[in-house]
Amino acid sequence: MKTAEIKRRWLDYFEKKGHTVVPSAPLISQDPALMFVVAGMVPFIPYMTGVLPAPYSRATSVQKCVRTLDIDEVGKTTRHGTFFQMNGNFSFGDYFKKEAIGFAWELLTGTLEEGGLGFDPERLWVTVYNDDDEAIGYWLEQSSIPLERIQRRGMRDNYWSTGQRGPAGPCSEIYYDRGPEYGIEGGPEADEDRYIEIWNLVFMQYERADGGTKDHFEILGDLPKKNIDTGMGLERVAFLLQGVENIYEIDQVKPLIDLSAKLSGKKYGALELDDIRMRVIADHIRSALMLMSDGVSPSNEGRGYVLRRLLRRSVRSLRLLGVQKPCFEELFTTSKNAMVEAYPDLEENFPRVLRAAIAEELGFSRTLDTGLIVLSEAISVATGSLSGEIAFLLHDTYGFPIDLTVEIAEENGLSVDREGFNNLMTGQKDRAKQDAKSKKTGGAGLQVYSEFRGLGETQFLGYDALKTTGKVLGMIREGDSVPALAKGQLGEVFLDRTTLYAESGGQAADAGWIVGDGFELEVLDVQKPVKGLFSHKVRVVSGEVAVGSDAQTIVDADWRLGAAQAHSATHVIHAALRQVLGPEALQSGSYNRPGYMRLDFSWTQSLSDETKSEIEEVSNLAIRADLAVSAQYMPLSAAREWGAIALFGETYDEDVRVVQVGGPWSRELCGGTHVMRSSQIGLVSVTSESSVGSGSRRIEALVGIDALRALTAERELTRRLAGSLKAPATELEARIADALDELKSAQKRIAELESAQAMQLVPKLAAEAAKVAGLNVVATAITSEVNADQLRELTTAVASYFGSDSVVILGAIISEKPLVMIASGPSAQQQGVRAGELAKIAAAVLGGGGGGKADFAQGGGSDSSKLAQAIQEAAASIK
RNA sequence: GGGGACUUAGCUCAGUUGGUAGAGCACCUGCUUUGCAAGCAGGGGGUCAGGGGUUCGACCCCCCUAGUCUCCA
Repeated sequence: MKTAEIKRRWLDYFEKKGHTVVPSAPLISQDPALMFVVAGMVPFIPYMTGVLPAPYSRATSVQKCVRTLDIDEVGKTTRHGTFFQMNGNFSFGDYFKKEAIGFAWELLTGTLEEGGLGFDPERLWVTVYNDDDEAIGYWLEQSSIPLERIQRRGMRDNYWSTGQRGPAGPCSEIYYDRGPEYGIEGGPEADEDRYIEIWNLVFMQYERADGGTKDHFEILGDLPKKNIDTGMGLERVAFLLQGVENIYEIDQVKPLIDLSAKLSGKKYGALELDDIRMRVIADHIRSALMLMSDGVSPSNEGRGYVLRRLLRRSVRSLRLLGVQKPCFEELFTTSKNAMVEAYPDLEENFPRVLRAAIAEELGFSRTLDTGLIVLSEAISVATGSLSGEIAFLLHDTYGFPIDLTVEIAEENGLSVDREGFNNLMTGQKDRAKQDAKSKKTGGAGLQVYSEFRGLGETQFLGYDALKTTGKVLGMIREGDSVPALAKGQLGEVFLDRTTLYAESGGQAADAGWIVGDGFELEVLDVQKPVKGLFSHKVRVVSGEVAVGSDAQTIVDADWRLGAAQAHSATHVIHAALRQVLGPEALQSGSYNRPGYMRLDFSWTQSLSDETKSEIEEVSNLAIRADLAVSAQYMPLSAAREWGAIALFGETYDEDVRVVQVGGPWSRELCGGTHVMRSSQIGLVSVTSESSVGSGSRRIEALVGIDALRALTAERELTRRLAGSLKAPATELEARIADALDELKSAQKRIAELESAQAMQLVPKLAAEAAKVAGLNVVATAITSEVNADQLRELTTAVASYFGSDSVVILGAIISEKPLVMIASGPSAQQQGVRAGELAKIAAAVLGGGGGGKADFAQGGGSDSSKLAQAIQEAAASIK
């Protein structure tokens, strides 16, 4: 049975049982503590913990997941994948243990004609938590599983929790027996390779406390509402139903193994080590494809780094298989074709994904090339083995994988100190962990908001009005709920309705006031700590505000105009970027406040000055065209059909707000405040374009009056320059170039003249030579104006005047400091006269230091009055 | 978020205990020669990423900043 068919049967079955079918959320997790969706229930967590009310009482999904914790097991076992799909059915305070068990049994063992999965009931086993006799009772009552095939297991295996205070409960797992050829008898307790876990039913009914360990923690009491959370690994079920040996051989993955075999010329199934490599490639390429399609791009931190590691491990495995040529294009195309039936979106995103994948493959092959140079250098000097330090340096600094180092070292008859490498590696990990620990800030503060969340969503009226009157529903001061705030105090205020925009979608919070009978509050910030709940951070300017008061929210109109201009400008720049660069230039983050905006977008190269100007031009033409800006609500699916840009990593409600500038020219999902027509933006001026890591660029611009002021400042600068150069602004460039040319040739001419002048001294100085030990020794201080270069030239010139048997010691005072240059000819050096030593003697007298080589040296100090003495002493040492 | 490395002529890169910044290619001029990376001679081209410090003196040592690469979280 094809994987897509299993998915379809799953969703059909639970839909028939009254569940709402929820589409898979993107792999990028909403929870900042999680990088990716790592389990099928992650998108439902807010409903399970009660932070948000569940919009349905029963739901089912097939959720994409990425988990890289066991990345080293990939390819080696039957069931570890970095990407997997989790089938789940969920109950929020609706059905519980009995029905969950009944559903699971019916779907698993139902015949194909009935819409079931057709598992042989004789081969299924079940585990339950130690004392969960209730679950055992339901199993015996609703299934044909005999008591002998039900095993009791402890907290570690059969008790679920998040690891901190929150919901918890026992679970019951269903296993499939692959038969005696896969391991020993005795059920899951004995052998988890023979008995494969396919479905986990979690009965969430208790609240647990913080602390404790995985197999021991305190239970605080019952949850107000019991929930069901189950997860069935789609890949595991697929491999069992397709009669293959592991999750890498299912229809969605196997084509990649076949392609790896073809590319490397190796046969799958011939050699275990090669098989593992092919499975690694298959697994990693598929994960990378899914991640990139959901908007992750390779980088050196966070999610992007996990992705990069997957891509690089694929290249590494390919190289180890003996594949040298680039082949991501083929691999990704193959993977996409195998997955597109289940995920039609893949097709649309594929050009962008492929582009990024190929760029990464190219980049990594460059990295490997430089690593190879360092490695071959190290190999050429190594004897017997390569040190752990070298292996670590290659890995850490040059990104050269350790396996490749080992492989290549072995080819050259060298071993590698793996232990030393691992020690350095754990050292690095410890450092990073230490740092993470010291920086960690608890996210426990959210608890206090749930009290206000129960009062319903804050109504936002700020799109149409700047003022409205509402009621104060609650307040927080220093983390605790309070009945009132007094003059001078800081706190958070919750209202039933507001016109003040809360920071979101990149737009900064509004500035404004909240006033009522006898009080005035200044709004410092507005946030939405919990979806739909506006928290106004305020300072009480006068009076006292109490819960229950009527209050008017007032937005600073000037601020709001600036904010609207900046946010609309962001949309305009985004559309201009895509018009100029192409649709791959997709926004990955933004920030805007009155007068300023910045936008991060996916792009690999820096933008040329011409491109920047073009983007600016297109943006300002759009402003000049006085395009209509509109916002309207529509179902998410309709917005998608319209081609509205939804940002990765954002969740949207079923009804979304689409903001357009000039109709289809710019169409984005957005909750921000905007101007009415593009001309109200006034002006945008791009101030910078920079990198925020590889694959991502940032463009910044000033907006409205701030843009004008910046341009005015530049005009003033030009005007002042023109004034001081006494040239019209249009001729500044040529004038400066001319002046620089002139300056340069004049300086050169001066240098030539000075040096010629200095050279005239050569015969005079030569005449002063004294014979010491058969050598021509010139030792004197120059009184005429020279610089260090000229003194040096002069010294060598006098030395070459005499040839081999000369010693020349010349000194001068240059920028108020004494400097001595010494040249010693070849025969003088043979007699033991070394320029470097003479320089040290002279410099010691001058109160400084000196040195050089045997043929030429220099020295200096700070005491100019001793220059003559220094030269004398140096000369006197010649014998 | 925490480490490591790199940044030198238009390009690719040397520069070792701190003492006159170099090579190859490219460019310009001349000669020679007329095709396959032509040869010979000569020449131009550098704020050694930016800023600060140590030193008589810094491409080199120390600190800060920026960009690029890379590992770990």
